[in-house]
Amino acid sequence: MAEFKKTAIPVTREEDYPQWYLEVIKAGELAENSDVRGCMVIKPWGYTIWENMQRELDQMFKDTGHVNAYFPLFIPLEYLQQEADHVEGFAKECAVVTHHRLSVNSEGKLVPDGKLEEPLVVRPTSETIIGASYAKWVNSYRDLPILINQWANVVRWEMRTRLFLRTAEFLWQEGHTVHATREEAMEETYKMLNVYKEFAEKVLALPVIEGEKSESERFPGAVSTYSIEAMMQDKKALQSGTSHFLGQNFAKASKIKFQSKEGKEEFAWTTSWGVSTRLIGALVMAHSDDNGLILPPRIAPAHIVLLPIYKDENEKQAVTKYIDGIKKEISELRLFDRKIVIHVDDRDIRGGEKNWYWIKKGVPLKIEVGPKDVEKNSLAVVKRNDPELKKNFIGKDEFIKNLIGTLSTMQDEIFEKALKFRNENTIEIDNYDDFKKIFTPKNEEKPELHGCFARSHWCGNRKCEEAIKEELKVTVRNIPLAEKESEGKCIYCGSPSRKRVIFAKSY
RNA sequence: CGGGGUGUAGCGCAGUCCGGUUAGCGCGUUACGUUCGGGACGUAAAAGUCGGAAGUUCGAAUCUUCUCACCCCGACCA
Repeated sequence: MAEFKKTAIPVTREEDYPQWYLEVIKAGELAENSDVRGCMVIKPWGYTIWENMQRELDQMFKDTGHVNAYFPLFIPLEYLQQEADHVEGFAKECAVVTHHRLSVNSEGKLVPDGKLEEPLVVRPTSETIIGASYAKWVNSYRDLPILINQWANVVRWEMRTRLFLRTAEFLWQEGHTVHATREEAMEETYKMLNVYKEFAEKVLALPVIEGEKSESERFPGAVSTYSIEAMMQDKKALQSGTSHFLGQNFAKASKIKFQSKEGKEEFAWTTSWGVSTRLIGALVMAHSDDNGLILPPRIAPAHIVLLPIYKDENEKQAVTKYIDGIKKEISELRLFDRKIVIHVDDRDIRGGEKNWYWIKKGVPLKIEVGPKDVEKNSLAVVKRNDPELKKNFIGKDEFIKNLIGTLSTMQDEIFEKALKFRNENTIEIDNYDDFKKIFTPKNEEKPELHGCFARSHWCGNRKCEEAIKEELKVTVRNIPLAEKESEGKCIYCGSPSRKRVIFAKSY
């Protein structure tokens, strides 16, 4: 039996990481570019991953007392105007609707017609439009808190786009809450950051670092921004979720006021928090290998793919009957409250091709079922996260008995592997020369995979951060909440510092 | 918005510098046959306004001018 020499993905991570990322998405049929600049088509396999994320997160939101609602796609220009920093942060990258009709000109071409009195902005985020509603809904302290989430699409007219990581239109959820006190809003901000951490680590098998963003990376208009940061296999950081404490900034802008118990009129305290389809990009870059996607069982569109093998009608009948039995037995099983999803690939294409198709799609368990298996009451099982992709012949009953355990173990293995990678590439650095060295590729022309998460001291001065960014394209990813205070000197200027932060290159 | 590049079949490309029969190649697609427990092979077939417009010419994918779109590198970013 010939060993496979080449990888399923035409480019390896070592050779060209960005290209590898695109090829994995293509091979896994997650998404593709559309004819609309910067906008992607999310294909069924990718969208099912998103649906699975939605289902898990939605439950977590509801378990923490939130409800869903929906607000308009269009925002009146004046709303966006209300918060100065917010304007500054978003004004440059918005799609604007200026007309409300199309007419046919003398050359037979469609042209915009019917100019709007006031242009409408396609939401880049919904603080302002939701704030307008909240202002009406909140009158008394008895109306608080408001804990609402919306699942929506937003548009940010980005200059450079990449599938899932940065697209002009993307899908996300945005939570917007209103509270009577600073403390309560702060608590909400941390609570949701934690929800994201738990979701990322338990469901996506993606280890993340919770922390506060530096001033320069803060959400426009927020008092403080917190993020979860994950390490990709090129050792770059990907901001995977954010939770913002907005103080009273947006409440003042939108006039969200209430009468307190004491009868005083006060501005409310608000938060917002979101994760997007970017998480799919995180999933791809954190776990996949040179043979394509590797999906953690809890998020995979299917847990198992069954490949029937037969040569003639007799064998087909026997194999089909055997498979139907397996499906029936497994239909009772649940992995974290989710039914086990089995896909039977009965397409009339070559076996080898079919094998690789599902490897590239990242299905956790691939099972070949042929006449020999029917005879022996066995199965040929391949675990996707096994680097060797070794075929194991297992008794059918034993397989089914252990199935939930097997999938849970795979989920843990995928997390542990990512965690190990991150730990190995997280380095305490106290010397700027070392810092510079690790973030500088040996080959400038075609940079090899380099860098790390550098745990270094930072004085908190924006100027040091900017200088480092300028020189090395490295930024403060966040200031970890778990990081204990320690005496040290700023990696750049040498001023006293009380805390280590995470420096890294990022997406 | 500054610098560079590319538009030829569904996808990836050759041909363009130096104009010349019916515009090719690989992959994919379709049909048939042989194969089939690790990415098969053979035969045949379908598929192209050469990004668009104007011009030069007996003749333009090829030369000229204009134009559109996209990609890469910067600045900006979930």
